[in-house]
Amino acid sequence: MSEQKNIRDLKSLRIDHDSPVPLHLQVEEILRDMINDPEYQNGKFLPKEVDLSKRLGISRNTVRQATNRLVQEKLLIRKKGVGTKVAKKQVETRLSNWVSFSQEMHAQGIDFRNYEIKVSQIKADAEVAEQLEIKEGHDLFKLERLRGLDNGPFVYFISYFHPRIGITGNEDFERYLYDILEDEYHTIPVLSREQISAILANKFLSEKLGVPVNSAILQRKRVVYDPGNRPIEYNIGYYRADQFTYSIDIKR
Amino acid sequence: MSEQKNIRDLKSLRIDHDSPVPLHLQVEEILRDMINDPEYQNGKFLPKEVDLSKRLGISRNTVRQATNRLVQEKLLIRKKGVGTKVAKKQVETRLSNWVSFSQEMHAQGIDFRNYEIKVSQIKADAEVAEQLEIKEGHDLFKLERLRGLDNGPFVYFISYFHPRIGITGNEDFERYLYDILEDEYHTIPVLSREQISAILANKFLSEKLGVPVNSAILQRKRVVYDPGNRPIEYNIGYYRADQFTYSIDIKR
DNA sequence: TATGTTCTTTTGTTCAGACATTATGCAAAC
DNA sequence: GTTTGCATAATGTCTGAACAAAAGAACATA
Repeated sequence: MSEQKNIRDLKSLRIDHDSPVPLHLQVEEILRDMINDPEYQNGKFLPKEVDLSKRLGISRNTVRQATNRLVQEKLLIRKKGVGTKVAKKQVETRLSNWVSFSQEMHAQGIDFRNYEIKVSQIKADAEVAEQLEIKEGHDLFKLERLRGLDNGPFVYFISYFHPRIGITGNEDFERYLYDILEDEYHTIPVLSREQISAILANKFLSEKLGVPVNSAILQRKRVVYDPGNRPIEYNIGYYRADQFTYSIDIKR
Repeated sequence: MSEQKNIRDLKSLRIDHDSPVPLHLQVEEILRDMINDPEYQNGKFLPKEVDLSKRLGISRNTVRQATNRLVQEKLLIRKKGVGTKVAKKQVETRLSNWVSFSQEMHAQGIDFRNYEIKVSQIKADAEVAEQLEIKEGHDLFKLERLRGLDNGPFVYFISYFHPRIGITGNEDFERYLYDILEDEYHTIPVLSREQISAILANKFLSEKLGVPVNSAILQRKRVVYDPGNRPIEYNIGYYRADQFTYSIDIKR
């Protein structure tokens, strides 16, 4: 180690010894800022404990008091004899916060592409009618999208929109779907009721997703609800199981 | 305070200064025992820090090092000028969110059966070690269960328990797993980090679950964490996709 | 009685330093 | 070339001590 060029960070650090806020809490704040600093997120080691304590004019113990908590929160990783750095950010589909596919991908720094987009007006069949809580045969819009990365599509989405929303079919479906709903239709999704299962690829899916017939496919059906518990969208996604895993954190 | 009748507890306390296990961890164990003691659960104050450190022959700081963690886990409550006691166990929330398989089934009024139960002691491979945050090769208990309804098994579970829990292999695994953990090991699961994917049945799974090879299988891997964000259990479940759908509500 | 005031108890904060343990790189030995 | 061992650097553990701050009890006063 020893290399510690850009002291810029360190020089600007200040601790208020007269503040009623305990020193270790002030240090914690400083460390949290560092954790948010892209530089440290890129794997650079934090200033070592001795340096930090010297620079801040406090004891090493106090620095450790702060780092201990952050380590326990798994924001930092310490390694004896090596140093301390920011823990790799866990992929954030999680924290029970759900977003659209595009946002999920975007959050992970992954560039997705739309391989096909198709909008059509159809009549609700029994399944769709049940999920959207409308009568069978009701007119509504169906959106089909084949999406994936540069190396090819890996998910086929089908969305059915509740007629109440007033989709016209002329929306720019390259945008984030839920942004469109919020911005243009003042429809805020607050609940997603999901059902996930495994199926085998039929001919249609195998062609769309570029996998052999009878490959493993993760099927995700979900109904998205607004704050009044009214269904907004019924969405079915077929994912190539070799390229996609559904991740979620469940707290109690 | 000062009243400290049943020193019975304190007298029997011992710390091994020559053990390779750090003192603060030994203290933590002692404190966890106290937390399990009904006496302390009833609101009695723990021995005060000074007494405890004197009795154990270690410094007050070391005692605090241990208590700090337990406080952060919300197992203990400290109050300046008053004392430290065991936090009231909260029993709420468990309703909606996640529960064990047995409880899920039970809640739906479905009777499940165990078709096979097998406990073995193994060494952690790379995957298990990573998930449980331990070193590869560490000894731990593996629990395998084939479970289902009267018409046959539909899920094959494999559980790996973190060595810290202290599973003996003699537990009654017919009971609710998480009840065992809570009642007997004072381990409270509060977070489940799940990864769901689709795979094809191999020979082993096809035989266990009674489906043809290459049938669709829903694979669910999850790590269950305690309030201190420490992994408790790594669990892998293989579900017959024709008989099981993973359902979840996601709120935002 | 109600309200301050002071004292005691207990946890909270902070320090400076010693030594242990682990990882790494480099040099010497094989 | 590979291993071994040593020096170095970083975090891990632990100590003993001092003073601060909050809660509660005891006491005094209006």
